Amino acid sequence: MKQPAICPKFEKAVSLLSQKWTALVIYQLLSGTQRFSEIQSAIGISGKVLSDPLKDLEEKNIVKREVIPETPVIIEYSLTEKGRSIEPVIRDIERWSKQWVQEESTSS
Amino acid sequence: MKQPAICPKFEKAVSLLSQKWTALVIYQLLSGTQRFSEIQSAIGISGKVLSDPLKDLEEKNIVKREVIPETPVIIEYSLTEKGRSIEPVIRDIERWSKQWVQEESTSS
DNA sequence: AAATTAACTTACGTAAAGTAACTAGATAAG
DNA sequence: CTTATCTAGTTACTTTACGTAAGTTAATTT
Repeated sequence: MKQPAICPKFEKAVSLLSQKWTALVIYQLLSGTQRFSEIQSAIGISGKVLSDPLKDLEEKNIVKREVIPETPVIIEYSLTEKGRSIEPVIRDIERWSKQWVQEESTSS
Repeated sequence: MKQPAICPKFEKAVSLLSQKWTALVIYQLLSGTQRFSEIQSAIGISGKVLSDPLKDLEEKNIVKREVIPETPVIIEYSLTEKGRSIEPVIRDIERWSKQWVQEESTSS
């Protein structure tokens, strides 16, 4: 029950970005190589919630994972060329959000 | 357990686009005013799956809903100014997908 | 032997997305 | 008058995604 009139490549890209934390992880890595725990505390999510999209992004060759045999072991994540090429998308979202999204008073 | 170091406006924008069909609906409406059933068959989704994001987009003032009292009643959806301002984001995703996403052979 | 640290997993619960069938209100056909 | 048709949804239900908190692994220091 699905005969897409919409370009399947575009659909795939959209479905990537529609994973909850994916865009935020890429955004975070745009400012350079970071460790698991750094990304985690920057975004403010739990281990699993970060490791799921990271695995997916690694598999899609958007993020590179490097093991550094320190003590204890350190893992560094960075964007690949494919990953860095998403930057315009992220920057446009950023620009749009600044112009059109209003901050909500979530004071409780 | 969440102290975001990331701009909340940006987070909101990302969370909008991370709703499954939202980007596709906006993309579709970029080519002009369309009826419910037109969007539906273009994207290839069921009534509910379309009406959920449409309601959300209407509420966020990104999409405008107009009732036309024909027989039977026709509903036309179009982008507001805020909605059209998302175009650069969508176009960048489109561009990126053409360059980096590979078509999958889903032949069964 | 116990504790520490980083990077994950596991087990479990909640929320979002998906499906197919049904409804509403209007008209037209039999 | 009753049944059918059409558009734009809704309902009830199932499946997949997301989230939390606690636990695991491997190396090292106390």
